[in-house]
Amino acid sequence: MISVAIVEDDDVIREAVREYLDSQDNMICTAAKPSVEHFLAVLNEETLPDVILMDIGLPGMSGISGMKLITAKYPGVNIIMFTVYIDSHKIFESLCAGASGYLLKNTSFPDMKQAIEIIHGGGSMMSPPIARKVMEHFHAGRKKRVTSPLTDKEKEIVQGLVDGLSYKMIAGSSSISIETVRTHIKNIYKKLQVHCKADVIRKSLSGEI
Amino acid sequence: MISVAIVEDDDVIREAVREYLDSQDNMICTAAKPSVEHFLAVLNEETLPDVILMDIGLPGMSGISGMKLITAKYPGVNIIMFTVYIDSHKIFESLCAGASGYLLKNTSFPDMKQAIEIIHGGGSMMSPPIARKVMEHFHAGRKKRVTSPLTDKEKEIVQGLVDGLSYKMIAGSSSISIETVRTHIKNIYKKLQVHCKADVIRKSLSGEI
DNA sequence: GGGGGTATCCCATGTTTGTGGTATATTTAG
DNA sequence: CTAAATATACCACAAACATGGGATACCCCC
Repeated sequence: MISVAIVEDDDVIREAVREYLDSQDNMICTAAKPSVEHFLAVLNEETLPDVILMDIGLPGMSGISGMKLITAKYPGVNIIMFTVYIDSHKIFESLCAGASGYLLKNTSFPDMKQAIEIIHGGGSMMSPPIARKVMEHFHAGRKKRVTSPLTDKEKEIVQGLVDGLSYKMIAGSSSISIETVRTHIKNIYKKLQVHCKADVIRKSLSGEI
Repeated sequence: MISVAIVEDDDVIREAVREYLDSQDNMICTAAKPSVEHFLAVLNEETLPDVILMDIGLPGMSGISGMKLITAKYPGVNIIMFTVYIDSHKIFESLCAGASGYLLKNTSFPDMKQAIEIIHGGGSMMSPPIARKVMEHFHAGRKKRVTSPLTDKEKEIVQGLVDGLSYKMIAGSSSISIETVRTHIKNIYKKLQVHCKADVIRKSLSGEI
């Protein structure tokens, strides 16, 4: 019997997963909490499950921070990150912080069950797109730079952001209006699927752009 | 229709895999050779398959060397290493040389078929024990920086900034008030002699902190 | 015991950023 | 040629940020 805990803020998903796992004859869901804080409140040596399914995008403490706390206290526990993010940074931060698996939320219930069984058996499981990212991390040698979706002007703006310039300073150094800078940045955010400067800087410095 | 090539010296395994794949209605086995040399002799733009199943322990040129030759000439091809080795060095050498997947020879035919489909679809697939090795590789990569002038709490805040979190989110994930976050950030700026988030993120990612 | 550093919290003010619009000229691709 | 993409520019509003204060409490060291 494999004991499993779920930390997921979406009530519908959490309860659906809980019901599915509980209906399996080799699994039991010992906890289903909407946040890391709620989960930590009931976690101790007695209640420690074999496997923890942890969302990343949680209210309050993030799933990654939560995992760091949990693995620091219980190094042997198996944690599966369970999320919508395919962002390289989040993946590698999770892996470095001790995750044993990384499943996307579009994973089917049977696949999820299989992942739990595999990880409980000492293996590891990643959704294929995640595995691909991990692979590509090793392929560092031959990268195609043609993958950038940004135009030259947009790349120029990004460089300004990376250099720590404000919109006003970018406008000055490119001799365009600050409003134009704002428009470019809106388009950049749309293309990169981000919502703040920090993400652009991180992606740029990590070679994702 | 996915075209697949097999490079495997064991006649029994090679022919069994070839027959199985050919019997699938969405796959065709375009080549089944006992060595890299035999395979290279028939490989060109015309015969290039979508996916190559490559053994590592081959007579003559090893599968890893063969893969390096093939990926150098055809960067887009998907190669799955197919072997008995769980040796870390062989795994990472394969991944670094451009493998898109890594299957153990005890993999069932249906799982192999699924792996080929996943990899052809842009994902990636590793047998669970391999994935575990890869995970552990990241777990080992936790390092500390001794030169940092920042306190642990301040580094925690910096990490939040790098992750693209707002002050509010950092406050939430660290369970402190947003005002405390602001105070910490004021102190961080003073210590690092900077005046905006962007500079902190850049310094952090470039290893200056 | 006092001083320095850390961690916590609050207020106020002005600036910057994020996001939703709209709009025009130019270039590029189909 | 028409449609799409690009580069330019503006408005408005809410949220987030940067910076200046001040305050309490803890701990360590001299």
